[in-house]
Amino acid sequence: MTVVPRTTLSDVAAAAGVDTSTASRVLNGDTGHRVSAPTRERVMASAKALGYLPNPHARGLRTARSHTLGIAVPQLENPVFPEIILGAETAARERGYVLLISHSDDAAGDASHYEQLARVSRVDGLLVATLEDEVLLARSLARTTVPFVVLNRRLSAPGNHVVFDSFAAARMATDHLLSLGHRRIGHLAGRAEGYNGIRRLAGYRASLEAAGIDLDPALVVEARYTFEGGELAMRELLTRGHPPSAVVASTVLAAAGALKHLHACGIRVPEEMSLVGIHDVAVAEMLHPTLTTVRLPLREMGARATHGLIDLIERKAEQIACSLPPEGLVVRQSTAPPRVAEDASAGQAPIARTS
Amino acid sequence: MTVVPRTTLSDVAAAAGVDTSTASRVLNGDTGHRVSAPTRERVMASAKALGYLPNPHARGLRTARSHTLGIAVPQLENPVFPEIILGAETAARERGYVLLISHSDDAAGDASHYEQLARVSRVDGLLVATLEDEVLLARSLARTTVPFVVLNRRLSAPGNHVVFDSFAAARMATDHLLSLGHRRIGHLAGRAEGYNGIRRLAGYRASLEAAGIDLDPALVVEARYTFEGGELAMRELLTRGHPPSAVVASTVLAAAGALKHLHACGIRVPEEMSLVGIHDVAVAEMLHPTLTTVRLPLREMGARATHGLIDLIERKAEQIACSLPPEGLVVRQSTAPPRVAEDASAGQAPIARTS
DNA sequence: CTATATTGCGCAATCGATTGCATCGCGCAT
DNA sequence: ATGCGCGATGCAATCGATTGCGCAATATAG
Repeated sequence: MTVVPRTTLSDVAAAAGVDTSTASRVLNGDTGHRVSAPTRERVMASAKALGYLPNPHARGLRTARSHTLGIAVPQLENPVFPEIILGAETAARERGYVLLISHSDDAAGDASHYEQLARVSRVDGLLVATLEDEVLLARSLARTTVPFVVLNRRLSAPGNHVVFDSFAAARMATDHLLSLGHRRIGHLAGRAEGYNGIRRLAGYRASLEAAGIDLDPALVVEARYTFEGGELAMRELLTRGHPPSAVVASTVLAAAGALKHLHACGIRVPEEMSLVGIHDVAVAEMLHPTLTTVRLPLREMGARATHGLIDLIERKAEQIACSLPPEGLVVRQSTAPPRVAEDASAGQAPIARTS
Repeated sequence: MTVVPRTTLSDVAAAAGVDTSTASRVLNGDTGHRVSAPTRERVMASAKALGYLPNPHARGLRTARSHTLGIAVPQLENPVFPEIILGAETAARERGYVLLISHSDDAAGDASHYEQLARVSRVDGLLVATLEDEVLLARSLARTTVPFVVLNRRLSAPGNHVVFDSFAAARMATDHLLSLGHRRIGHLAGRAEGYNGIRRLAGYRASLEAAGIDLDPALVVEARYTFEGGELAMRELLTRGHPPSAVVASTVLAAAGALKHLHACGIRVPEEMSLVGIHDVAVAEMLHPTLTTVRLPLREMGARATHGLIDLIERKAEQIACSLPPEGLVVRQSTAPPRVAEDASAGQAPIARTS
């Protein structure tokens, strides 16, 4: 807590017997400005000897760069976000950046957040994992003065994003159930207007179509991406009569909620109903039965977005847009063939994993 | 993305027809320097009109303050940490600070982390929720030049910390089981040398003693605070023969792991074994059966530590040390009277909550 | 042997805000 | 009138690093 007199660039320069400008150029590997080898080494040596670390404020003032990234997340309590943050933090560190976290409780309308981060805290770029509402999101980002990358969402206007291939994920989940012999498969869908909601529904539908099954609208229920959302949606699904023998939940949290409701109703999983979730987070292992999931590369999403953002900042890239395919199916206990085989068809082998 | 020419203090000063020094003093509410009311208002008005926001780098350079706090967490994937971060982020924002997150994968030895945060990124203070090893922790923090508050851990050397009353928490959990009539109660303990491990064990022991029960060492198993740790510990406990009718797990994650093992062994909860966890996080609701827990004020811990740290930074406080009592017991489905009442004694009423 | 590149390095301005000290004008006491 | 006190404001240094430009010394060319 004692105030240690920090060693500054001029200390280093003095120790090396050069001007601060020379020292600065050496330390920054400034090309275009020639420095003789011996001088360079003297500077390097005294920098190391003195434990020199540049003052980020001074540097930031001069260069208008903070080497700080902001990440805006909704619901930190949803386990997918910590995973994404993990990936982002690691990538940022690799590139010499740090991560400023900003949590927005209210999912929407929190436009000031970005401004706050960008203007008040002077982040060099923004990772945006929040704001379901596309219009609000776009409007809010339009006011932003720094580069940004949107996670798991795509703007209709050209913009930078990293998304999962939600279509493929839902298709993979549904294919798995089909291959087990299920014919009547429900879907706890996301928001009908949401980016992922739309794709997942489409993937589910495509899978059924490929199997020659007509989609029964009664089997699709919209659910929020939360535990409670899954609970409610499953309840709704069951009240509709003629329930499915298997369900694709659009998210692990929703699957957990659905599972809870099934337990409450005394419906056995997987004997009476199979359940697949999308996103493979630790919770899947904790549920009973353990949950079969489609594994999506969460950390990689964080990392890719971060690298992309930094490329944008450092003008090494013009545009970031990528879609990450699911890593595979993790088969656990929550899926099994239907009790009364409705139409047992041969199945493809999923990527198995012991639970 | 267009470079918006930021309005600076001199813009404001010019607009108000005063010197930057005067503008600065007005905007900072500088006492001791008298400014006439009309001038003050002109400055305020033009600051607002121009949307002035101070440049944090310039300010930081001059004042050696960044209004940035660093938080170092291990395992972001443990749901208690997001909760703590949530509390911290909210509190920081309230006080005009932002939160820089730093994740240290390796639980120990990551001493450079703090230095990194403190020196490279120039945080004004550190929230430390990591490093189990007290010696390493102390050594690492000794090198730090900024104030810090340790979360959920106390240093033997005088230092700043915010902890949970782990003794009371474990006692509350054990008392609950006793009140249900259990007499043979196991404990999945934390690390025997760890701060919380010691207190929780003591609380468990005290509860038993108060009930006149001799502690059977065979019923105490050391577990890591993870899902796998709980699984292994429960396995170990069951191999020892004459198993307990109820178990106090030192953490929700360990409880979840224990529960999984019980399922795997076909032991029914709560009929054959009751289970209580410490920390009430969302996962408790997702398990089957839902988990009875002792609720600890996680967000409050984050908030208290943050407010304390800022007080330290702003010299509004000299020392921060507080212990947060558990908020209460959340009774869910995982606890019930033992099947064969071993010694049914009247129980106190716990804080009930419907699940 | 002189004119011209070229290399190696330092001078000084600059980024934007903060702050100690000087200054200026005015009222009031002597 | 002259001087003093004080309220109100401006001047200028400063924080630490970056960077355009200029200047000397050396190497190369003619």
